[in-house]
Amino acid sequence: MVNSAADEIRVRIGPSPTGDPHVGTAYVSLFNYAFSKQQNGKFILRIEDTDQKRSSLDSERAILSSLKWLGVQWDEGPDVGGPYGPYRQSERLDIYKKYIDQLVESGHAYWCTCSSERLAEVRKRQLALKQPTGYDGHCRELAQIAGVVRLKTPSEGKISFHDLLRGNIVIECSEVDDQVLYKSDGFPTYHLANVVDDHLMKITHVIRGEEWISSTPKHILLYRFFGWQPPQFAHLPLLRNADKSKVSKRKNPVSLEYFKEAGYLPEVLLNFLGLMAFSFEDGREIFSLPDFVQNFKLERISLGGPVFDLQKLLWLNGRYLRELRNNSQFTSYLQEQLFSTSYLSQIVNLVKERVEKSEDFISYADFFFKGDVTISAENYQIKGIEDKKKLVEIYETLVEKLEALRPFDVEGIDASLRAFCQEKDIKSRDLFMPVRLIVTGKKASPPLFETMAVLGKERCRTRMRAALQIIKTQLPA
RNA sequence: GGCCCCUUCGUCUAGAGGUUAGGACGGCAGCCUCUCACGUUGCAGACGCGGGUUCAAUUCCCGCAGGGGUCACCA
Repeated sequence: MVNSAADEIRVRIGPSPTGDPHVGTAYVSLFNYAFSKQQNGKFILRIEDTDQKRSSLDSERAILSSLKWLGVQWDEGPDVGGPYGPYRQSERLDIYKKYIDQLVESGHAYWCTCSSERLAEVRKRQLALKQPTGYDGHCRELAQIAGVVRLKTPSEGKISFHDLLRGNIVIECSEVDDQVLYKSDGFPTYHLANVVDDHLMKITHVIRGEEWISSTPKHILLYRFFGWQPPQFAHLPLLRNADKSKVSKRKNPVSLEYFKEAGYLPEVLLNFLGLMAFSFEDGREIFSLPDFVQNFKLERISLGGPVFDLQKLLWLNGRYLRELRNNSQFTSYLQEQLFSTSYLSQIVNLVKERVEKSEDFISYADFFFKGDVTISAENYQIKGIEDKKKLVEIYETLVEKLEALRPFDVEGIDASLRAFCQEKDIKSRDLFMPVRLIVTGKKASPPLFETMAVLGKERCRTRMRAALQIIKTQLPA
């Protein structure tokens, strides 16, 4: 079987480097990877950093490194290059500009100078009148070159596209907003960049999350206006929390770094993700990545949104550890996972002065190695905060603040925690002790910031979430 | 709320007109065992509702209900 270049399968994953590497990215990557590799196609990684404010190189590095850890290797990407680069959208600005100009010239898009205040007002009015919200077309016929560029959606007709998993999907043009394609900072929005890049990079199949279904008509319109052949679409069901909502970090661990830190094997996570929305014909539930690639079939994807159930993941990890690792492999696994020289030396640095004989190390440093360090809820009280709801809210805000911290280092934690005290009008010593108790389970520990930095973001956040759970269940309202 | 997507045990799923509706996680119980865990055996547990189509619907069609997504100068 020889594929000519023309019908080579090409798929892509387009993570946005705006935070921690997400388990959803891994899930979609896995399916894209399997689909392409099975057909000797190419799997492309494209960094979608068109949100200047939120994107960071740090986040990009973390995402690449997590995906590498998982082993879904891409053929083209910002780090490995390829024939259709650059693979970072922020480096393709001149390309998008060219196409935007073309769209404006052909009358399929227009410049819009409406202020955000006016937009908010229009929206408010529409809401009040129970009308569908969307841009009101104020600048549609104006000849100007300033502000943003919007898509000129036809006022009548239907747009339809075929989804490989769901069949035909039809949407009225009147339901499609005059979406912004080009922002006033000179960056494209997702919609424009994704269509232009998919075309230029010769993407044949767009396999992405279900959340994109409702914006696909805009993309179809763009393909039409450019005169391009759209790729095939397949929208995967979204991973869910236990309550069926879209998986989110407030209700679930979602960072790939968490799974790595917590001691899940990459092949287990991949195996588990492969169980989400997919099943082998022979019912097999334990399989390697090559197995998955070989047996993958779009038609076997089930469409109900799968709940990302940690219990089963845990069981699977146990099986791999028990069955697929002999004693010496297990030993070296522990050595690198838990007792690496670098981790150990950071801890030694913090506890050495307290130790009088070697075994003291264990009692001073146990919490660096443990999973759960929760203690009773009173320990998490903050002086002056009597109200339980208030307490919960404070910790929730704090976790979110720490989650956003990247890099998670001593300076950052220090600044972040102190700023937080200011904001919330809490004395630093009144906050630091309960936080210490949350992350270490002990009153006595090495200096808090250093300890947190060594523990790492994922352990800290997990422990804070666990503490929150304890507060919610144990403390009287 | 408008639009769109979805709907089999608590969870992940098999099933593609006729099955005692199967498996896995979790739960419960037995066995194994110095304990726990592992392992093993067994038990409980599902086709959302209402109409059609059909000799026959979990399976096909239509409604309803429920869940989800989306309505940004975020992706």
